[in-house]
Amino acid sequence: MAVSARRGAPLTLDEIGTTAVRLMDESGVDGLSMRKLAAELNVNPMSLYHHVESKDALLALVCATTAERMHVPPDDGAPWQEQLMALALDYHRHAKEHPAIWRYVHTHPSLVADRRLPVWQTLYRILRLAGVPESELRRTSDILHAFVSGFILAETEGHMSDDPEEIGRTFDAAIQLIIDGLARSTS
Amino acid sequence: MAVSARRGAPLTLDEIGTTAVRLMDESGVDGLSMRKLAAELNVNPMSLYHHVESKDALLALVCATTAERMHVPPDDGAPWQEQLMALALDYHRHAKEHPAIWRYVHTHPSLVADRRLPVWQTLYRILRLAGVPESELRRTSDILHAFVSGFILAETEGHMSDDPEEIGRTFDAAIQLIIDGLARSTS
DNA sequence: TCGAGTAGCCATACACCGTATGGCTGACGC
DNA sequence: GCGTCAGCCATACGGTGTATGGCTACTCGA
Repeated sequence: MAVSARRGAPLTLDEIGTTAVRLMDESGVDGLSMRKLAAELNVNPMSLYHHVESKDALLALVCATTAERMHVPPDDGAPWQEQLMALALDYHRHAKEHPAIWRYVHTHPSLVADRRLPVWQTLYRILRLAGVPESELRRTSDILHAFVSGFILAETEGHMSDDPEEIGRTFDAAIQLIIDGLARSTS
Repeated sequence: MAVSARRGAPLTLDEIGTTAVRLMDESGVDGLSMRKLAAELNVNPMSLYHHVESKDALLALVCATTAERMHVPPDDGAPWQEQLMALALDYHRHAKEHPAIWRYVHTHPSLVADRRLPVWQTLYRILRLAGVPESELRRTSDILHAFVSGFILAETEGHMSDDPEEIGRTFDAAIQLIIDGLARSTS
């Protein structure tokens, strides 16, 4: 099996993914290159290609696992407005913890297109609760996600206020606006 | 003045900007490199740096001029809901004409932060018409822009439907949702 | 026990990128 | 006539993703 000369153990996909996430968290998209990642793992750059097809595939892996691990609020029986707000806040928090990764996700939304992801499942549940008909679920969820995407992008890019509290208020106002719009169009 | 050996006339910023826009329109962000741009202009790559400080500056120039040239609907006295929809549609159309550029804009929103741009001026006017108080103009406009950003990003990334008409309907639905939300929160 | 196959790793090389550095040329003001 | 300087360019550096091909050490069938 020819384990790396510079390491005891063989590489694993998991280790690659975890390190890639760390690099992106630490120093942004530019902080993640095949060469830097390899250096971090004490391995030759080309060794990575035995576990990952390309850099795009690596990034897809990173995004998918990050999306999968996101915490989503459980169904606590609260009104849909509150649950939607809670989900949005969880999403927002998670995005702020991994800004570079979510920045990439938001510019490549098809990477989280998988409707079986917890986020989508939860969103669907809440939208059903809000009275959105089955045929409109896909569209409505796309709209909501597009919105939150845009917001977080603008925020991580520094286009919003400098004051985190102010940003929080704006986010609340935004979600509230969406909720109001939803309430009107489903009533 | 040492005009280029391979060209008759000296370079102009305008020519650089125009060609850069064309390259991005034709072949995306990757289609625009300092070297390709120079080749297109029959010039040495380093010559560009006498007109533009860096590639980032070049992209900022491209985005700014594109944003400035966007068509915005005139004040026709219609209700604010109609005017807002018209503005959104203009924005959407413009974005579809220059997908790569707007993709870049939406991932670097501070590039169009200048509130004197026609888009912002028009948006402010419409929001005032809708009864948004002066102190909320900045926040509300940020929210709207964030939303449209996210939508267009998702669309150009292929995350939405394949059918352009369906996308159009979704966009309408989205703006309508925003309008409903606005109407409720300002009444 | 031996040979083939193969998973894992790596060295080298290629084409591309942005741009720092420094030098050439020719127009201009004095 | 001469200095200054805008405009242009050749070269080079360090970075990128990845194609190619070869090495090693393990597993497995005979």
